[in-house]
Amino acid sequence: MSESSQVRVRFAPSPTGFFHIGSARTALFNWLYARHVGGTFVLRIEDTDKARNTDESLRVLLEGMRWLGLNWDEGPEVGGGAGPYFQSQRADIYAAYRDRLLASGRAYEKDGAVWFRLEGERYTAYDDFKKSEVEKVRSKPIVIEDAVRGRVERSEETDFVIFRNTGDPVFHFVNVVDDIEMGITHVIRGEDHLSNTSKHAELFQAFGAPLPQFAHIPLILKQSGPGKMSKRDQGALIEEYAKRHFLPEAVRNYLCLLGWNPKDDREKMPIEDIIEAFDFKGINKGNARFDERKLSSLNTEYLRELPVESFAWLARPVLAEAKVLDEAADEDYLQKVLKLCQPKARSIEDLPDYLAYFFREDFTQDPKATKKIAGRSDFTEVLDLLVALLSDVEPFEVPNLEATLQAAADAQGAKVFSWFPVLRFALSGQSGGPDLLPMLTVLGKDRVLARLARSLDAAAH
RNA sequence: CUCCCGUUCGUCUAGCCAGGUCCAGGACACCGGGUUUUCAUCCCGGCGACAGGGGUUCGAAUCCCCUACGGGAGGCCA
Repeated sequence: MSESSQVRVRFAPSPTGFFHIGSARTALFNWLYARHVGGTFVLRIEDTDKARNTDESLRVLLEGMRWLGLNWDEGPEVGGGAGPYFQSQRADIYAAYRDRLLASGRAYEKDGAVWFRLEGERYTAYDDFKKSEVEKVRSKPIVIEDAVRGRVERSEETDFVIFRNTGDPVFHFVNVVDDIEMGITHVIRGEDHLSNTSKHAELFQAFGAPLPQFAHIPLILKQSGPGKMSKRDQGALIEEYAKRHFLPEAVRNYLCLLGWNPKDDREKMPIEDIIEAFDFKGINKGNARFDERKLSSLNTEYLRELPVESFAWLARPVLAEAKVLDEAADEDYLQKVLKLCQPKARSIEDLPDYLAYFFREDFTQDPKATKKIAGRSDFTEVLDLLVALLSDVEPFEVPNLEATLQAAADAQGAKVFSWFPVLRFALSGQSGGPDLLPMLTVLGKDRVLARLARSLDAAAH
């Protein structure tokens, strides 16, 4: 058997119809830790809010998890010995736990709801937040040894509801009951739950259950402006990155680096290496601001090193969808274009714009390039020259092209590089792009000469 | 209002626990130079931070205290 441990962690999302980037990272950190120690990663669905569309919401969630490669050992669709893994199916478990508290006097009914009873001296005081007199309790402080933050001490000071008057249990209660029932040993979650932990610890203690190891990870803040990222923020949802054809490995790698790092300056890392290096010591305390530019940069790196076949496999449907490719597109030609463009491409999402001119004659001309290049006084002169030179190149291959152009330039004491922008612009409408000479051979002699002629024609009018 | 957590370049961060090797290192972005016959490639360089104040110490980014700022929580939401 391979190494395994008794460690059990869980990711317990509430299906909302979105897979938020912060949730995704919480899932990721749990998964990483489980894989690092050879433990068990449980996926538990907190679907207690019946109002939400659970089928569709669950699908979004599971798809997002799979897209990021976060496989779970127990949970929906895979089962496990601690199920059911949907809170909506665990009502009798919650009722049994509630009754235990009722029986032991640690819970009582009031206003149709069930309240947890804190232990300690009671007094009433005006609460400036609730704007009313409140019964408070001098309870024994709860001390948590958080794996990320160290010792954190806090006390609950008011009894709290564990079952609503509707008969439904509340989050804090089901969360703790499920963690006990499912044998969760490590609770890795966002720092927004740190203050709730005293409440959870009270419940664990009331049930005579040992506290799990807590690890509160920093939050992800908006790219700009105050506060944590919310669903409404640009770039806050995992499904956006899938739709925009980011590579999941890149997104996952970037997420790993938000709040964790291996301390040795490695950034782009295979997931196996991250799993190996991942531990609580590497997790930061401070919140992190999401930066799409850095994500993009990582994504580009991953893109560049993809086998050309994979790159093509990813690119093809995107180009088809953008109508860059028509049904008559030649497969062999497409492969050549993609092979040429992959080393320079920044993203799959921008690929249609980047290489449309390979497939369409009605390509657009970049305004800046037009001004800079087509506005040159020698523009038509150079075009004339290029038509004359390139017409005679046979075969139309890089060495010949290079030799012909260089010879002509030498003969008239000109610089070859001064012609290149003109040539590229006439062929693509751009000032930049893939390597020019190979680009000529991919486009082919006929297409090249035709575009030069057309450009010349346009310049004459 | 109360409590909890945090604070190193614009951003992600290393260094802090075990004070000196840090006039603070890396990455993204930005700027400049070079290479490349072109380029959104590649290489080199630059810009740029220890929140502020006290203290401890021969010496503090590192330890202690205070302040400021940021974040979170305080629901019969999760």
